[in-house]
Amino acid sequence: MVQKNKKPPTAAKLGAPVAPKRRGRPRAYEPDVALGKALDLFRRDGFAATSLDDLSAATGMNRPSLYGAFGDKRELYIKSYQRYRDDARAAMVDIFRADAPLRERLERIYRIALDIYLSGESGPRGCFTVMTAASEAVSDPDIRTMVLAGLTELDKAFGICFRDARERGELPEGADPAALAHLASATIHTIAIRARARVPRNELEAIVKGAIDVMCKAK
Amino acid sequence: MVQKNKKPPTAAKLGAPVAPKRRGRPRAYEPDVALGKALDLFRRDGFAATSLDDLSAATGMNRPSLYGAFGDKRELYIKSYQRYRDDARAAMVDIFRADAPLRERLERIYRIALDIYLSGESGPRGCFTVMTAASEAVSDPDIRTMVLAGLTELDKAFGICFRDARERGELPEGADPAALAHLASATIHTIAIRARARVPRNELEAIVKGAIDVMCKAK
DNA sequence: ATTTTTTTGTACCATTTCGCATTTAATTCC
DNA sequence: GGAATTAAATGCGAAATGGTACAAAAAAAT
Repeated sequence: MVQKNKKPPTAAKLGAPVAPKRRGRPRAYEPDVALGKALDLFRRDGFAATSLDDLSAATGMNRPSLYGAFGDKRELYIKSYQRYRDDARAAMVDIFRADAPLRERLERIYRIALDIYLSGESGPRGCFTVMTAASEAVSDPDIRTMVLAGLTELDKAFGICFRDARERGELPEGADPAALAHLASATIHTIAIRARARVPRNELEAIVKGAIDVMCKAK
Repeated sequence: MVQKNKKPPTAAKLGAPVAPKRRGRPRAYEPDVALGKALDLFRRDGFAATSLDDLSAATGMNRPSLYGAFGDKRELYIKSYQRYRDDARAAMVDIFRADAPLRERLERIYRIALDIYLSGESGPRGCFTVMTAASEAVSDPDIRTMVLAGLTELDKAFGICFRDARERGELPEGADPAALAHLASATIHTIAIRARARVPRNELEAIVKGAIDVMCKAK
């Protein structure tokens, strides 16, 4: 594989997204939006059911361009999954870090999660990790590693929330932050699955509310 | 489609599995075990990644026989899923009906679930519903119906457990059986996903234990 | 023994799939 | 303007895929 992204050393001054004056024919696509389209497809249909033709059509890139830009199908899948995780993390990290009461933090996290899982014109899209990556995880060690990282990252983020809350007295002394974090993650997982089965948003919200009530009163 | 299973009226006396003296060439396979093999494949690889050749090899039936016995690939997938649900239900129904303390019932249910999810020689197999059926559910209404039925069935079974427990005083009056049932289902879902990522059994058991602790003390 | 019925086994077909080789187009550097 | 560089576009090819037609085989019925 040839080194591609050697950015011209002159342009390294300001982080401005100024045109780097590349040398050959300009690309007819924007890698970021193309990757987004690929992500949508993989998320809806999974790895095996998404063909390169589908990806080509959705991104507007023909197959060789796809190949040149992202590598083979598996690499594209992995990059898509990476992108998904980055987006999801970006959407949640502020809330996890926010200095707000436990209940409010949970409510906001789940609202974001529902937004992610329920969006999509051709039906709710669910969660990439739960829907397709976990399936590939049995046979593909790299994907498995990413899935595991995602799962523990979520557990940890929730764990910090509950630990904070206990320290502030929002939870009883005997509360077990790790166990509650696992339950919070489990609630994420269950709504991802149910969303995929087209359970309507209000029902999912009811499930979330019930879960929050239990978790916030936990002794 | 031609009516196939008209059993000879004479043999209808005893439910004995006596040879029904069918007319033509005898089958070289047993439909039940063949369906079991197909189920294993679909569960491991999903719908799209499982080819008819794979199914043919695993069942020992050649493709035309497969087709004749179970219909096309989608029908075989649905029959496999049906079989999975029947097996899972059979494995749990006694425990759900048992007249035992809440904690014990939960422990037994989760032990069975872990057995189901973690078995399999080529890695843990996870849950058919969570791993592959939920993915197909967006685009296939029949599968979606089955998935929804499975989800609500589990919710209801857990719901009865918690209602019983509250009536017996094992739970505080204020406990919300429906919310707890959703959490119990969520715990099933989260261990199914984690199992697929090869989280070892003892970690899954720890997660289950923490969840049970919270659910059994819920106020 | 012959016919009938049911299943197996072989072979085939049209399509799709992934990947790549080659040519053509657009742009910068000299 | 011409060489160099980068990407797009076309299209090929080998393999795999879902499905089926058709003949051979094995059993019961006559």
